[in-house]
Amino acid sequence: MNSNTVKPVRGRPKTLDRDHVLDVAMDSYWKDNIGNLSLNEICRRSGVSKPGLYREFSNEDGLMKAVLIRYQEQVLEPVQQMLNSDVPFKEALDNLISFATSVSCHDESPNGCLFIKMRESRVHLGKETQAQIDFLEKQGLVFFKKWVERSKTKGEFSVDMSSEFAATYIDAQLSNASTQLARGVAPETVKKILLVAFSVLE
Amino acid sequence: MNSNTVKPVRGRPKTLDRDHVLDVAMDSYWKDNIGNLSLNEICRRSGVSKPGLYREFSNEDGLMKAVLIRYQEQVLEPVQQMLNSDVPFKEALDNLISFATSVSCHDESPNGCLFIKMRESRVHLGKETQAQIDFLEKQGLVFFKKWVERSKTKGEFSVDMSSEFAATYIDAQLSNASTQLARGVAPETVKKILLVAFSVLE
DNA sequence: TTCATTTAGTACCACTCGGTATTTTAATTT
DNA sequence: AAATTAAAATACCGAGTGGTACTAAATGAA
Repeated sequence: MNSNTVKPVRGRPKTLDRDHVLDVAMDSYWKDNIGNLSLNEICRRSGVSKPGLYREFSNEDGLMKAVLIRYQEQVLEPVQQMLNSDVPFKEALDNLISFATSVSCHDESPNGCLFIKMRESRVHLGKETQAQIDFLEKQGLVFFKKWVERSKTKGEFSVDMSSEFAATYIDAQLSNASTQLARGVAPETVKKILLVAFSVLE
Repeated sequence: MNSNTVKPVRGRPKTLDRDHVLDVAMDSYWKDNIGNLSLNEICRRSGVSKPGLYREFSNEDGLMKAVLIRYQEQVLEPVQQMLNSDVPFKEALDNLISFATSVSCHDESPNGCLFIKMRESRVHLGKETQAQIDFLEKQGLVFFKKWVERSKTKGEFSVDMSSEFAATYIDAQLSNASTQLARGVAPETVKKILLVAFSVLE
């Protein structure tokens, strides 16, 4: 999946590595708070000139949207696939907890889910990014809902609760976990909280 | 509690209204995201010159700390007093939910708890403010813990859960509620989530 | 009146921000 | 070789940031 679509046309050959810039930007937005990270800093970290970055992503909004799409593909999609598989409900729930509380190893800085972080600062982001956030949110809720519905038919989810609300509740608790991790709360603590919060679903 | 401590000494009489500035600043930090609100804007909104503000609060850090202290006195303290009273556990829990999900009426902009908002952006704030946040956090957890302990001796809290962890769990769920409200989630939804999350405590 | 004291506010500082006009450079086509 | 095309980067733009010299003004004390 090389994003430098094969197009050896005419002029000066392109040296800007789109994937590399996206990697750096994703990592940066992830670790630092989105609102406190400038384009200048991303240029500095990725070794790209500012006009180069603007040529590739139009503006800050475009970069953020691209980062968000990349995050969806690389991080969120595997989880959604897991939910789509035929793993028993309780096991899938455990997987979800493991995923949510697994700190991305490298570095000491705080973490959590980039999507949720961006969703929290939604108001201050560009329109394209906002639209992408809204899309991902809706999509995520649909995944959760379908998962719960399937689990109900399989008899693995028997609590008296609408699938719609169950999805909202799961989303809320995962968001909470992300926020706490970002704040620096110990992953084991977050895990225990999630376990208790999800115990109402069994 | 007039903060203009009676000191009619010598020089030019002070016209700066500390309480008014704090009111404006608290409101501003509360509604807008803290990180996106400048000192200049606060000066503009409160009708105070910048040097005037610096004379009163030293710097941005000092202002934020002062705002946080004011927020504790005006908003948090009443809740803590309620927890210290002899209200039955379940009733106190309901009060807590009502408090957490009551949007502060005026205006359409997002809300939530200012303390929790500041705690989430803790890393990017000044040292004084950070210290105040840490103090309030610790204090809050102690309140929750004592409340649970008292409820245990009264036989109103019988779940097998350490008071320490219960306090952490309650704090986490309230934080979650605040974050969701700030994001724009409907208060009724947030309330329902809190009800479910707290149902494990009964 | 004169002087010390304290506050008020204008006008500035260096710096960073998102974004761009402009020119240079490296390739292909004619 | 010359013309064309596209990407490179320097150097800039106006606006906004946190913070501060500095001067004017208002009071009580001498």
